Amino acid sequence: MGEHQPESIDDETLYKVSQIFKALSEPTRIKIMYVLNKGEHSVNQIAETLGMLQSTVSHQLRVLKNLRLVKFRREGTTIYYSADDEHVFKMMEQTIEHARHN
Amino acid sequence: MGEHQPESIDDETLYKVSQIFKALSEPTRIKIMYVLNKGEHSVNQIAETLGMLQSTVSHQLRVLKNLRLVKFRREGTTIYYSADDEHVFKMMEQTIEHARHN
DNA sequence: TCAATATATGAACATATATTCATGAAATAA
DNA sequence: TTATTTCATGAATATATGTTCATATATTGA
Repeated sequence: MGEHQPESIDDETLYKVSQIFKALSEPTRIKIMYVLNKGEHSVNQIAETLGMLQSTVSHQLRVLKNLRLVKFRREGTTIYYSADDEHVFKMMEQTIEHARHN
Repeated sequence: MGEHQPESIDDETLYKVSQIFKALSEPTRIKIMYVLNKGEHSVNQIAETLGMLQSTVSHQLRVLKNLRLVKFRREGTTIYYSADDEHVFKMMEQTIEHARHN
């Protein structure tokens, strides 16, 4: 809090930041995050809600999972995903507000 | 402020949001924004600072310009670019902080 | 007009990735 | 074990885009 911007950004941080933005740069993944922000959903539930193939959702969930933007728990053969990071969603909301008013 | 998340996100907003995130998903463009946040820079100044070709910077500035993330003014044959949106940079800082602590 | 400087742009190439289809893997129940 | 359900994964294809090179455009000054 209250920190000033460093003169330069180290390569590792730069890469991480770019990856997070990239993860949120595809409508499919934004939609998935939007669904998950309402609460836990299984892969099939997400696919049904969004009218997408199970495979498509699973592939994209992997991207979000690798960046720890979503977490999951297993219950039998079903896997429930949920948002792992409130902070990231606040960032999304900010951007959504920005997009709506521009 | 204080608004709740809408049930769904309209396609136009969704597209805009994805475009903004996409613009910030490339290290080159993040670096450019990082330089511009320190103040006005010409295209050549940015290229020299970052050790990139003028053409590369110009191409990427066009992307940022189209999304109104940067603004510019002409002075003779020189064009000075600067960040157009403090809001977006705050979002970047949030993400940078997030990336640093994860 | 002509030269010099700064920036923009078009084409080409290489690379990245989203989606689909087919199939594999894991857990459960009979 | 076998069948069923749910999810993950690999291959293939199409598409998008970042960078480079060459060149065009715009402004200024002589």
